[in-house]
Amino acid sequence: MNDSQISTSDRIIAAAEKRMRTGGFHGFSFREVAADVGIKSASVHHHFPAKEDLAAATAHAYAERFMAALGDPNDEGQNPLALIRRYIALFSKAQLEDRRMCLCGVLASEALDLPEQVTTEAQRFFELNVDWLKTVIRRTEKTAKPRDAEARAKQIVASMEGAMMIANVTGDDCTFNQIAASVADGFK
Amino acid sequence: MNDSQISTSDRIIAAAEKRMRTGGFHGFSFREVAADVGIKSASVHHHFPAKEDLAAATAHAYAERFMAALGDPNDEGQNPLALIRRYIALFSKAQLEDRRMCLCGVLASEALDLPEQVTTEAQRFFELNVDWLKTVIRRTEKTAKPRDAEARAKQIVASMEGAMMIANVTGDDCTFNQIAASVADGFK
DNA sequence: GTCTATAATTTGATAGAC
DNA sequence: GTCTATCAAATTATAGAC
Repeated sequence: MNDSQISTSDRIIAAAEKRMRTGGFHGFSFREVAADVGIKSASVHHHFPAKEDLAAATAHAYAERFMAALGDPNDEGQNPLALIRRYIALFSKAQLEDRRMCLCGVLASEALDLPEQVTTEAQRFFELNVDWLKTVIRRTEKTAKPRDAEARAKQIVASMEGAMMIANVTGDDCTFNQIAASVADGFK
Repeated sequence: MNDSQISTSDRIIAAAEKRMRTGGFHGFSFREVAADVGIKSASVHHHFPAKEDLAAATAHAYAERFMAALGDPNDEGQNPLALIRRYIALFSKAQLEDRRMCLCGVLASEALDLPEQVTTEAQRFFELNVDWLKTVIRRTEKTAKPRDAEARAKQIVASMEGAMMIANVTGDDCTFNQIAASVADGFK
């Protein structure tokens, strides 16, 4: 239950996530992350040889955690509309509790200037998001064409990422909540 | 008509825009911008003393150009639905022609780690966008409450910024076009 | 307005002791 | 696995000549 049970690797990743969600890949350094964890930068290099290794591992862990929180989109015990609300709520939590941008959103914004490994992890986050939503949406509209479900899924992801981006720059929760509500209303 | 008519300041701003739309504020250097323009970094400092001055001026010019391309939202000669389509088309142009992220979108994503001046310019871009769309939307629905027009405006901005973000990381124009089409369909 | 030169700092990364 | 020490390169920024 205490900190000593969390591995150093995981504490490094947690610190890197916080830093990257603030300033992006180019906005943090090994020394800063090391200081956050309470070790030296050489020790960070021991766990993650290069900066791109740390960033890719952090993005991967972020995506895994996100998808785990979403759960199974085919869970028969869950109303598909409740699952859509859960999706929106997960972004709301990331914004209102962490008060930081979506990690893969920041990385996506600077994707053209990122090491390939890192871009790949960010891409995967969006693919997983769209696939999860597509599956849920098809459950709400059995007759819908797959292409329509995909288009709707993509629009939801885009709306939520854009909402976080705007909330991040304005610091205004009200705007975020308005957009989140609009997205949810689309499924009433 | 030739390059010599464009001031050095403007060429520096153009280079900085390209660089920042690729790697963000922390992803470019004075030396890179100077090399793009064909001068030395000390000369860039002559025009823009500090990095934040250059970034803020670049974001400001970007927002001005964007709003100028949108035109007057109250122009009686323009159908409000055509204006909404123009708004979407402007993002499409930024994505499909420039093949780069929206400058103020990247800056918004890393806003928490930006000099105040720069954040302020990015905020202004979003305020101007929402105000322009709000005005146009109220023309399409004379009876609508102001708050509903604002909520719809914010959702459009969020959707388009999110669409650019996803297109930027996936390199996939199809997804961008799908989302843009969905946004446009919301006004048919 | 542009240049050379350079200061001062930070950065990613490595070698090798413990 | 963590540390000290260090490197080579890059970074923002300034001083002063032309």
